[in-house]
Amino acid sequence: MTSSYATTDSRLPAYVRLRDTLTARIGAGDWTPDQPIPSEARLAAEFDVSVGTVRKAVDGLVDEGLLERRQGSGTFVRAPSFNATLFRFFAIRESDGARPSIPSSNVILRSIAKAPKEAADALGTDSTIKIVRLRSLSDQPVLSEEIYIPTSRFAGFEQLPDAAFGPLLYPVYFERFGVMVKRAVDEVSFGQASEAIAKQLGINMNDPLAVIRRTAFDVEGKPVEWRIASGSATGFRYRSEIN
Amino acid sequence: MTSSYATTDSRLPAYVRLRDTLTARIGAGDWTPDQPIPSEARLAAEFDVSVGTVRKAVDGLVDEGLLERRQGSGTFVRAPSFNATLFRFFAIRESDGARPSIPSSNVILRSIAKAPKEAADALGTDSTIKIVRLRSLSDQPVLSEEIYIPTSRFAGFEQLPDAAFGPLLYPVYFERFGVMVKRAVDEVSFGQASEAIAKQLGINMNDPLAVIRRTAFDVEGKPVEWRIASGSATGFRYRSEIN
DNA sequence: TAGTGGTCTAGACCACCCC
DNA sequence: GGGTGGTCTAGACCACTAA
Repeated sequence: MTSSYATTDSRLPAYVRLRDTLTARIGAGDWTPDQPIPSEARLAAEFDVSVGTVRKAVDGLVDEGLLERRQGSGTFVRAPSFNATLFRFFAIRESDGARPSIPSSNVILRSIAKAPKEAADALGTDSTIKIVRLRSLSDQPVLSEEIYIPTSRFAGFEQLPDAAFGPLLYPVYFERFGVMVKRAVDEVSFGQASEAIAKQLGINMNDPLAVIRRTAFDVEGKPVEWRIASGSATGFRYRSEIN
Repeated sequence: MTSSYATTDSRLPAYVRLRDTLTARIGAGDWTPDQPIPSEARLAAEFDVSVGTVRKAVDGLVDEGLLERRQGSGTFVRAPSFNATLFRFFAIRESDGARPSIPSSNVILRSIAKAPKEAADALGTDSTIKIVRLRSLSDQPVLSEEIYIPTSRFAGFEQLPDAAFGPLLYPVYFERFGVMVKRAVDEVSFGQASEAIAKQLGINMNDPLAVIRRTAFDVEGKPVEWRIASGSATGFRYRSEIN
């Protein structure tokens, strides 16, 4: 086969169609992050467009963060890059010297469970696997998380050995289930600690809480995860740049 | 004169030098938002580069939000666009029907004042004008603001007639002082209401507070304003997208 | 209809990386 | 030295806007 333009056929500009086709290939896992994708000249030949048009398509994907150019070496898929840790909402407030503060994760529960309404609305299904985690910085509990992922995309997740989990979940999604998280929407609000959460975080009941609700999406824009995370409002600090 | 390349001369790529030159002209107010800037062909001739190079320079400024293309009409400076209202941190939580909730501003104080350390550090000077505002949504006080702007850029600001102020400050900066805010950094944290702020916002002392600290920058990246704003944490809600 | 940006081409040469 | 992306050119034709 030569091109096999994906779903997106119409009379869109060539660079848009090419961009969509490349997105589909990345999403399908045709290319891995350690090997360069075909060179611009090769892609131009394959899709019968000029190199300039390939550049414009690739430029778009680089802006989106899906691809990465390395002069002299080639263009690569950017796999885990995704620096969206919820820790970014909590300042490192070590009183004494600059310790690196190692993040760690403690998976408390994994089981098949019906998603609560909010999660089901976001995911489009209530057939999910529920994960409860406690996340710490330098052995201090910082975040309590409740996570829901659809069974349709993550069959068998609840049976994975504990050893399969590092501090990050998204690499597991990618390596074990081929699900690449590309985009996430976080919604921050303010609340009070329930007894259970207070206990987990080592604070008092009714203490102020920062609550973050996240919906994560894959390359095709389909929701693949919903979570709600709580941390002490005292440690909350978030920077937002507006242009 | 023909080119008058601004500060940025070296052996940088042509499109970067051109972009910097255009940025300087925009910052200097050479072009106004209601008139198109010179056409791509004209700029190419003036700076002795190809149209493709002009396009790449303009592309960058469009991405930055400084310029706006209108096919068939031309390319325009994007003046006030800047949708960075602090209200975006506070959800409209009207109990009854969808009222439009009109934002309003109440300037309580304007005077020459020595900036507190935090503001002085951000602005690089403690010679400032202090502004205190109370901002409301549908007549409900939502935000209490304390603002510092350097006297060097805003001489005479404290003597402006009250009538000069609408609900927004940045248009005043631009129209009266030629200062265009291009970028701002907001830092959100949680705190407790002092007696004064509680009174302003109609809440109780020690009630939870969302505190936003902002530093705003002009087109050249120089800091032009520092402010601290407080609102009830109960109404706080913020959406953040990560890619 | 004239002028603008939007797309696209087919080259050129340079800077960089790796073998 | 051969291949890659990075910059740049000088055109072409199209889509849109406004006089």
